[in-house]
Amino acid sequence: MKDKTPPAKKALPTRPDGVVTLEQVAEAAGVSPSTVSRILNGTAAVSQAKKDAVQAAIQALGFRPNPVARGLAGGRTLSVGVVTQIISSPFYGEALLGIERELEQAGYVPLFVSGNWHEEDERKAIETLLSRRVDGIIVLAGRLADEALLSLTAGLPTVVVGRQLEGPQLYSFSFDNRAGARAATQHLIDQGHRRIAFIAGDLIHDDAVERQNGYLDALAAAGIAMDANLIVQSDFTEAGGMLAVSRLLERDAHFTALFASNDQMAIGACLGLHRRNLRVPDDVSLVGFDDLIMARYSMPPLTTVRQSVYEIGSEAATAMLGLLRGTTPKVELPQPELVVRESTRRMQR
Amino acid sequence: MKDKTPPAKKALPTRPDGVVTLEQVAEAAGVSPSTVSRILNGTAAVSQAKKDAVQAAIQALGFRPNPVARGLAGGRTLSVGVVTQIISSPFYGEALLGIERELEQAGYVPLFVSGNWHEEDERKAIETLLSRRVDGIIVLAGRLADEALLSLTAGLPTVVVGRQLEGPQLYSFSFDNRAGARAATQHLIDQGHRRIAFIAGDLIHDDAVERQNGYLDALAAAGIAMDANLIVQSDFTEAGGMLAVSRLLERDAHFTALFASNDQMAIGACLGLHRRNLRVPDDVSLVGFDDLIMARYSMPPLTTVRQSVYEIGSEAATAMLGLLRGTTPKVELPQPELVVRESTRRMQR
DNA sequence: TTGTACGCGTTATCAC
DNA sequence: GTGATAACGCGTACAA
Repeated sequence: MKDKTPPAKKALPTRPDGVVTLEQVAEAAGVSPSTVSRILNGTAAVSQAKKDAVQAAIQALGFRPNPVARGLAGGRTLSVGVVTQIISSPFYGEALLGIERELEQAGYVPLFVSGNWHEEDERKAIETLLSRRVDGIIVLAGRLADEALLSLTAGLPTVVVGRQLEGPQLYSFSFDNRAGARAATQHLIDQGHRRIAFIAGDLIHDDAVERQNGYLDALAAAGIAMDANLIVQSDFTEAGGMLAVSRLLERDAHFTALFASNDQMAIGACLGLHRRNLRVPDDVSLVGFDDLIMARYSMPPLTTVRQSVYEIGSEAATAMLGLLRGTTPKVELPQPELVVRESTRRMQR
Repeated sequence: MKDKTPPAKKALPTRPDGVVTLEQVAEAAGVSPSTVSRILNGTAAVSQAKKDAVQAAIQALGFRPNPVARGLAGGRTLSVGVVTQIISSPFYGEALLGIERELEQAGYVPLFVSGNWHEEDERKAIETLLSRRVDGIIVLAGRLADEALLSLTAGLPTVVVGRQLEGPQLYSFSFDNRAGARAATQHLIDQGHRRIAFIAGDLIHDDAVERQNGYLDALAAAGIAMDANLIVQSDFTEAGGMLAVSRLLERDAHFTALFASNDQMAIGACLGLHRRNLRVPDDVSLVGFDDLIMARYSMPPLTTVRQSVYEIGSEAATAMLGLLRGTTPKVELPQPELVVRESTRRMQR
């Protein structure tokens, strides 16, 4: 026997901070906490009468389950981690919006962490997510080696975008970058261009490689010899695009058209050309990739390959929700589509 | 007496998923869990010998404290909520990056939720954060009424950016939008412009109002009568800026210069002008506000008012860390600075 | 179908 | 200084 007064029937006083617990709901509804939990999670069948009583109590008390406690109890945290590279990038921004909107509808919250295009940062980011007990992880591109990624996320539902990977509880999908790049290059060829320069992205990424392959495909199909002097590698940023143009021009590589692997580099390239008194599209036709909002509002409006980044995000989230439900996701991304605007024109003799 | 075999000394087997708990660390170091906790949090003095032993065990086992459990135990979750409006906006993106970087150094993780410029969404966003037991909330602008915000976040450390608010555990700061707008307008006046149109942002926001005030200030100081026909209200987006130009032109409002309340609207306006065969800066001088990356790479490069959005984010995070530590934050934002590029020029004839 | 009892990993409150 | 012990709020075997 203890000497202190043992609380015979804990009173469950309303907490000062207004937080309502499941236990209070149970008491108000005249059922046990487990019954409330079962109703909440649909874990087991419950009589309609109690269901109603509990629902009423939940409404009346304004109860909201505590995700932290759920997480600890071994259940889910209703949060999914999202490994992005740079959260401030216009590209990722749109994807994150798609992810957020989609997850929200299912009651999940995204946890965004940045990999900064850096392998070690990315590993730490994922470890952070793991320690936060996320229910799943969405990885957008990234630099982490396949094996490292697989072993880190082993057992956890994972969606990888922009890379082909196989694994249990793992779903990956990509946009058809190669076809898109082919279409972009083909468009320039159709306009009569033969000297078509190319700004590649960071070739560590499949995306960048595939876009370069698409460019080469189109050249080959048109019987145009590839000229290494016309290809320059960069880093997917505006500054990088501008720099790439400088390098191209310093090589005295003559070209009448330029295909940049993404819109940001295209925008940078446009400024770079302007600095050398080269006009778009009068002197150089320019094509980008992604169709970010900035492409629509650049001067001149940029011809580019449309890939709905927002949709990629929402599809990734949908796939994740599928994995979480135990169903096998199947993402059907729309085919790449060339959007012709005002940065390209027929070659003037 | 129970009939089942009572585990006399729970064996603490290594868990299959490789997760190491504080309890295991304690056992390995030959101390009690409480002691480990104390060392981790610096809650109380511990002998150097045990400190060393525990540190060694932590290293050896690769222990990482579980933030979820910490959160439940009434401690902190080491997460701070961030209420943004649209996560995909280039403006917010840069701020979020600043917040993320700063928080990360202190071991905190940001939880981003979007308010979508919608009062009800914003309220729900904050409630989501509360239920996630965040240690504090950073609010970037937003539409929620002051009182609603105050009562929702009562007691929780809160940092509000872009609004002046008073409250316990509450810190707010703003950029000097008025001075910035004044400088922008003054620049146009200095260039000889007299008919200066203005695109306002959504006047629900202090930011937008203050920028308009700065515009009016400068006009008044120069003895230029304000012409309501030259002012049009919009929504801070590219599309809105483009639309605003149409409205301005339909009014037959003649102007030689245009000041848009933010860079995004300026970029949209630029395209709108282009569509009407008006050249920047030859026919119309254009000034934006924010100095986003897009301003540097627009065509022509945009004259704008520099406010380091990244810095605003990191300062907000620093202020939050201060509140969390119990110190009173004091944010000193740099003064607004006009960045003259190529979208403005002296008025011709 | 429903309730009891315990555990999740940590911190806080006591005693020693 | 240090170690038991009791929460924290919920999920879930297990028993009824």
